[in-house]
Amino acid sequence: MTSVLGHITTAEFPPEYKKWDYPPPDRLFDAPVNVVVAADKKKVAENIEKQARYVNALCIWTDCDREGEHIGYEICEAARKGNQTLDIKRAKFSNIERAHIINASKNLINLDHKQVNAVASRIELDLRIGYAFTRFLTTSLRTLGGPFQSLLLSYGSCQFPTLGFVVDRYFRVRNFKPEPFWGINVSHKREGIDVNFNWARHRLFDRASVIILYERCLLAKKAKVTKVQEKPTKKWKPLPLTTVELQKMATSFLRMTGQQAMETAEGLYNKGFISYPRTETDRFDPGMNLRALVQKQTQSQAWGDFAQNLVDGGFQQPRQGRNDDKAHPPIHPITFATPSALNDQEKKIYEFVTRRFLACCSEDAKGVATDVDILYGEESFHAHGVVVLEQNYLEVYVYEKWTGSVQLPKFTVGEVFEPTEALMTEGKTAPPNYLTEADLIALMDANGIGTDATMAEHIQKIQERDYVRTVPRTNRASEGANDSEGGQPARGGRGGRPTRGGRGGRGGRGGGTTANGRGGLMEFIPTQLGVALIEGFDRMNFETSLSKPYLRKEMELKMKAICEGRTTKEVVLDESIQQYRHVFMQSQQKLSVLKTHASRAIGNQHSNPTDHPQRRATNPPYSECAQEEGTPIIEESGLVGNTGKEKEETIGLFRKESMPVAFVLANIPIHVSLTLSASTYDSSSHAPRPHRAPNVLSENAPYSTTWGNSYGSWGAVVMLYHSG
DNA sequence: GCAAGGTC
Repeated sequence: MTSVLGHITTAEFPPEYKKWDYPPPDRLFDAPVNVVVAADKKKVAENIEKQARYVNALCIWTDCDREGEHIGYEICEAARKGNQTLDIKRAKFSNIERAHIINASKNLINLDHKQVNAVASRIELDLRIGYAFTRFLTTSLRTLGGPFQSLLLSYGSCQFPTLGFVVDRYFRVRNFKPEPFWGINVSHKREGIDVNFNWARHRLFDRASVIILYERCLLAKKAKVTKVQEKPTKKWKPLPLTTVELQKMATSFLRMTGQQAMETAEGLYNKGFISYPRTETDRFDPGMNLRALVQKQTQSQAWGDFAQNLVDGGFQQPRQGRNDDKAHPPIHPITFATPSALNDQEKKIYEFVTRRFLACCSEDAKGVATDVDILYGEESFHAHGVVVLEQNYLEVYVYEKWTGSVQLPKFTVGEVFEPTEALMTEGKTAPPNYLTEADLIALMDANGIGTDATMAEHIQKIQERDYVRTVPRTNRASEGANDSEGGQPARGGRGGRPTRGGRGGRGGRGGGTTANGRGGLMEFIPTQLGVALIEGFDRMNFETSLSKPYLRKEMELKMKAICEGRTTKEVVLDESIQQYRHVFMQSQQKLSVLKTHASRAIGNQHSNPTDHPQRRATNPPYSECAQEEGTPIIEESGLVGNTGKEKEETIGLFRKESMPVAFVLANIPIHVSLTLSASTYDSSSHAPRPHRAPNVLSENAPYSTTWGNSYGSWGAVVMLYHSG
């Protein structure tokens, strides 16, 4: 038994392609690519080769994912060098429970060459495209002089879309035009409790209409209770922990960067305290003995009692997420770590991993929700209250709170009362926030940019290249780009409609996990250089955008097609190289466009980009909806989700009754039928919460329409509102 | 000096 450490080989160009200026970068699209043992893996390869001489069979136990399959192939090749007649098999396993391993040993299979070929294609494409565009960018902009003389301008299939996300959000914030709206807020004091009734119409963008409706309310004087409903409700415990989720939580709550979180987690893994930290799996194998792991935590000062309670009968099997990478279990504590054995960062990550794990093994929080509807004149209003009865998992999972726990006083159906107060309120729509690292990771995840192990690296990379910077989140209210709900009543837990822009942090939604008000939260802002690169590329290449996640997604789909035997490595390489070469030629021809944008960045390289109000008038950003004609009806649009991953995001909030039928986001039309219902997405439970918006249009309205986006995957919840 | 992926 011996081992490797990741890939053994690496792909590289022959030495005659070493220089940056000659042969010209476009030659890298058809230059030979040599696969050689990586410089730091020579000993690993030699070891395999040598060991192979003494045996007649080899069994490969690498991760059972695509990359693991390729590494398995690399091992094969190294071993065959030493022993051509070796009988090579592969074990298929997804955890290291005794029975599972024994079963895998008894059922050895062959390497899957389709998966190997899929990865080989990725490796070759990344190499060719990355080198070609990096050299092209760096050398051709060098002639601009100034800082460009010494800048390294890299292009990568992951780093550029990552930069694209940051730039996109930046302009969505900058170009946001606040719009005033008006509403009616009814409140009533009873049993010492101030009850807020939210207007069923939420808000209208026409002041005169609101005045009329408001006056009708006042004229009616009395409100009538039309519905009172009390029902049990719960807040779901979190899903088992994945790498992406770990990074999102660490960057939001532990004041760490994704990179730091991963390094720390890896340290804990190497010391044997936590399981492997790079996993996409959010479901535990039913065969795993989780109780034993809980038992180990009973000795903790901080959460030992909670763990003991689970051991004493409170234990519940964790929820089963939808993702399984078939290579690793969700991240969980392996053994108890005394706090004194850990440094500060390790303590934070270990505590988080453990609390998350214990939360997964406990029960959902439980409460009672009360809904009261009233009719005031002809207008409907709604009050919602929640009383938390059992905290359960929330006792140990301190990163979440179930707020919005407002107790409503007693109301009876049919009763009539005169509201204490009815006010007409005014506010204006607010821009989204700049991206946080958690938002960025969520976007990368949803769009398939990078892997669990590399996302943080890509984010680091675009900072190293000075394409983006991070700045502490400030309250932008003072800029006047504010805000806000104006006099709108505070929303209860349920009404969490994302009225405030794509609001990546999900702050304020679903109650409780808000990042608001905490110091130290960093936001990503592009530098002038970053903006120039994205702008330049977007303007040079019309049909294929390098700044959007589309191309990476396409590569992902092609890899999948190879794995499923629908195409071959040769076909994919051929197609893709041709496609990229075309984009490359186009970029060469339109170099002047890029140069114009880049030269703007010279001089004030280190200040924030200034306004580019006309940006992409003809080429809307990846996640933004553009109306074909007429005035924009999109008030705000949020992130793009991915139905396959149980991610529903609101991508548009409409406020006109008549909608144009076609929206164009990019080049792939996707046919969807819009259901006219709304839902809020509860980020903590990952559960879509169906929610009929009060004055949503008829559910059967014929709004089947054509949407396009740049990914090929998406999941949208569209909300439609009357404008009155 | 360049990519992205694996790993320590």
